[in-house]
Amino acid sequence: MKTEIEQLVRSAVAVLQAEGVIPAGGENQIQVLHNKNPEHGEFASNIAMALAKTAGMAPRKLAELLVAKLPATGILRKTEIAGPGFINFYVSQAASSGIIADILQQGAAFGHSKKGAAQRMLIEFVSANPTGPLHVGHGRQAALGDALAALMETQGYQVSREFYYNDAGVQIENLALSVQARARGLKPGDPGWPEAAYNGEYIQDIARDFLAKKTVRAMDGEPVVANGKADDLVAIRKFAVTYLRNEQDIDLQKFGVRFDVYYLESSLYTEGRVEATVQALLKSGKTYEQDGALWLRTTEYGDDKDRVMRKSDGGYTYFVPDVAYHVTKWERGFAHAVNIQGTDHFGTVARVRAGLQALNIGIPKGYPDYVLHNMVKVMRNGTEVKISKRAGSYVTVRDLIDWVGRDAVRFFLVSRRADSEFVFDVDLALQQNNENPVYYVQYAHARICRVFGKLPERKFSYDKDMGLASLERLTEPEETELIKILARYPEILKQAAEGEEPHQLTYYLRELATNFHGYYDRHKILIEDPQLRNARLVLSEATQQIVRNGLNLLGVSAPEKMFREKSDSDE
RNA sequence: GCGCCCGUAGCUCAACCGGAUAGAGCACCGGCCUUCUAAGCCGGGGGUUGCAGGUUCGAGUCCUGCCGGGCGCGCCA
Repeated sequence: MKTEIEQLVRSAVAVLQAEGVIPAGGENQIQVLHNKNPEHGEFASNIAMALAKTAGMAPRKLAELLVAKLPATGILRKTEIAGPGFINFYVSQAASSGIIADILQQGAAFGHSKKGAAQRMLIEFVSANPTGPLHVGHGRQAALGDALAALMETQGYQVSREFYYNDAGVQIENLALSVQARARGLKPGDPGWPEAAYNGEYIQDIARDFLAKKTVRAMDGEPVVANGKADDLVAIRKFAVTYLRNEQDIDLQKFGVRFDVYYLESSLYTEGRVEATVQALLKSGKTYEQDGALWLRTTEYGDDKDRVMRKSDGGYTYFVPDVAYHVTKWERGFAHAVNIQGTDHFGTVARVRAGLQALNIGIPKGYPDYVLHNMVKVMRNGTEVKISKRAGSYVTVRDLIDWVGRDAVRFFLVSRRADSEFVFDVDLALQQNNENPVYYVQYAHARICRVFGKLPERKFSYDKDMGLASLERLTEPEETELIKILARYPEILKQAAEGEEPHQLTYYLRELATNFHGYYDRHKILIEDPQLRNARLVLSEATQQIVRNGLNLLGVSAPEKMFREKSDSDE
């Protein structure tokens, strides 16, 4: 609806320009926004103020001329000029009713846009190395990435969810050595325990299964049978990696996140992509040798300092496969690429982009896009649960899911802007009341289901057509407000997707739920008057649909029933 | 030290790429169940948007400088 009004303003501006009343230009300043104060109508445009200067006339005067040129339309009840020169738009009843009909008709697809025009985009997230269980930071990435992918899909993009991992580096070697030490009966701190070892308990689990000659398999791979030989480091490595990949798969599955592609770093070497990247960079003329190492002049592309590509010992730094990897994203046809990572990856942003620029193969300057998220602090029983990967005592995704359930974890982890530090309050997530935003929103859905479930008992039937035809009966303030909020859903999707800010959707859902709960409390839906009853049922169904759509995008279930649970204890 | 991000009610956070009177929740105070689930609702107090300047019709939002916090600055990955 907002874009429709924007179109009206646009054409009015065009008319004045064609008539020579105002000079050309300034169309990009056309902007329509929601009003906070309902007295000002639903929407307003500031265009008259923005163009007043170049037009050489007072804003209010210009506003009058613009209003006179607005095309006739059924969606507006009236327009008004107010304040320093705002044009206020009042939406008609018919337009509001149309929204409700659209929601019921389009269902899960309501509010979707085809603007992305099937452009392919890649979102890379989680990308945890198989050296341990997924921690809460990965959980935040999983929740953010999957929600963002779903949001981009609503905008018409064809999204590929990708998981990249290092299956051959130093860290994997440490993992193998750690498991081997455990298999030989050593514990952290014992003489002979490797210095860089992983100390978590899961290492012991892997060693135990390896010695027991168990079989493991990861989702996309062949089964791996352990031979139980503690001296066979190659076998241990393969077993441990597969074991942990399987663990991560299980976590992700529990979390409701699915990836389209798992990309192995090792394949960049075996397919010669790393070497090809080095050659291409050499050819670019932006490299030089110094102190026995090969450097790239990334400073020419905005990096702080030049980066080493090949160390004096002949090995490549991580930087090179990283660039090679992102080249594949581009070459695989992804015009947009988003990486979701922790802020500790900040250092790689400039150098990866610089590396891609140095190749000079047409990759845009800001490619790929990064969403960097801040740390997650976990609070439980009023105290912080410390996160420390090496010590092995960090909170895992599985811990969180076990404690509070998948729905709460997913909703909570996307409920804040990525760049804010997030305090995950386990105690709050466990509450089953209005203090817990997940339950609050879900309850709105369940409540509506409940109303429909009561129909037979009341001997009412739901006449949708009558309801749709009687929407003008919805005149209570709570009803018009609810319709307004529903009408905003498409814009919320657009904003959340384009701004890469899934949290917008959680705030919206909360607002929607709040308004429905208030409405429900003050007005009965199942009343005798058939027209009003059916109109209210139609409104309820539309609300239910939007709540469900929004929750689904976030990977959160929309339960039809919620039972009161007596137990007040856990653990 | 340099670069990026952040600073909004007592607490946790919003604020539609510059809009009209800065909004929610928690906490605090006071109300609402003979009703479609009170797992809910309604009302109230609470702010110099870190500080100081600047840009303009208009600034929490943009610019400059300080103060405070986070992250990054390896021939690590």
